[in-house]
Amino acid sequence: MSLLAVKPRHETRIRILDAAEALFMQHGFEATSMRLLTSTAGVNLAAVNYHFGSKDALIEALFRRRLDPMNAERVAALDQLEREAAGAPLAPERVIRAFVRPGLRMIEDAAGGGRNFIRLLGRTYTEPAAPIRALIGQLYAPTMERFKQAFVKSLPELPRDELVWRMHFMFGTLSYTLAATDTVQLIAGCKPEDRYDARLLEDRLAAFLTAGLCAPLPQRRDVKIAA
Amino acid sequence: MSLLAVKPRHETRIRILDAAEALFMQHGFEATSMRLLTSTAGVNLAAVNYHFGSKDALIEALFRRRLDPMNAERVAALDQLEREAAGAPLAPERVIRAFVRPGLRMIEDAAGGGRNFIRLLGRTYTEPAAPIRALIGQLYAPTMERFKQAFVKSLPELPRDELVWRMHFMFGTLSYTLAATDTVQLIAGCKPEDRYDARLLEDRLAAFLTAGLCAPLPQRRDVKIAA
DNA sequence: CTATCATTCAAACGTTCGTTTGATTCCATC
DNA sequence: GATGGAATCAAACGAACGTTTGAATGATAG
Repeated sequence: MSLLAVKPRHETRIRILDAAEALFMQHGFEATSMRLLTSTAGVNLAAVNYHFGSKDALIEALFRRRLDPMNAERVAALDQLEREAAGAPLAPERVIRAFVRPGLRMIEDAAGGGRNFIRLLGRTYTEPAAPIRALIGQLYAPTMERFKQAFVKSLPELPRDELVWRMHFMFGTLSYTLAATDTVQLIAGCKPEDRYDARLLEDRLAAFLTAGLCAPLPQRRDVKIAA
Repeated sequence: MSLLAVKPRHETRIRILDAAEALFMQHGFEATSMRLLTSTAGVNLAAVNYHFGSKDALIEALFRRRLDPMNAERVAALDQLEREAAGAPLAPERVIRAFVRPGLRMIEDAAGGGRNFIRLLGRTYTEPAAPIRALIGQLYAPTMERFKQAFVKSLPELPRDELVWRMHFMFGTLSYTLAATDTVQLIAGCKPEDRYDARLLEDRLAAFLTAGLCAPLPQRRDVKIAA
């Protein structure tokens, strides 16, 4: 049968991708050697080059595997919201949740590699390597444009450049929250068990981000903090 | 003279630190080789190991050089605010600005390495390498505790764990904003010239963060985004 | 059974890494 | 001018890197 013939053909690929997610998350791209990666995945050293071509191509495949469905989910949620609203403006918080939720939901997927990936992704926005950032940007661009339009509709009175900055801030907050797994402890000893309860976290993020997005326009610089 | 004798002794150290800031920012720690680093600094290959001991020790020295004064500035601004207030509660925005301003001001220091450092720092909060994160956490801990106390006084009605999370979000927003130099363009074509006008940026950040910090407590999860 | 093709494997490729070495240069002090 | 310790230098160290190679393996189709 051709099914059985195809399946083991992709088995090795998946083992590599899963191991790469975990190791890249833990050590970063450069610090993860092919030898550690392939031995962790239980495959031959040459397997990565055979199946993906190079280490860089593996990284690209890794992001595409998770990012495309996640952004599709975001856009689908937004489409659904707008369909239900039937032309009426959406509350900003609902748009925010449509963007935040697919990312946070992946964190609950501890068994699958979703949790690993989402933390890796959060790290990658500030990745020094230019080609990786470019890839991420390219994969995100359409989704960003879509949500920007949605926010413009939800907050027609907000100046466009202010919206862009606030989206930037929101994106940053989410990225950092997903990536900085242990920095919460820096600020205070909080119970680690609810640290990544996605529902609680979504509520907290949504409250914070909605308030920030809808904040009054910034005052021009006359706030003194010290003499 | 002993002054002239000491000065050239540290000249090479400074050249190395400055070059390291620029290169680590551009390529990351691992991707910056000692050979590129020393040749950029115009010093001998062995100079780093001679003056700092190792590449890791250089990284630590690099962070200490900038981070200690910056956090001291933050705490000093906060002290000054509280002194002026004489016991009266501080407006949250002023506390936020006391924390944000020293970081943003460094961005205006394009001639010195401040701009390089601050972007490097933003990246480092999500650095995979554990010892580097540990170092940063250690250097930040006292400042964080200090500002936490200040926020508790400013917002006595905000539950403690909620405050911790919101500080986490705020810290993330700032870090990401400082680090992600080119991601703003991802969201929209904004004029690059005002992208890092520190005053404009502080006003925007202060408005966003203050609203987020003072947001109403999160609703418990009954917000529907899609069917 | 044989031919075929994708896949796996051990081994080695050349390169680059961070670090070390031992001689050399520099300069304040005696 | 001679001395001594700090600083610099060219050169080499062993180790680890990503990648390539060519033979061995396994299942499929004729």
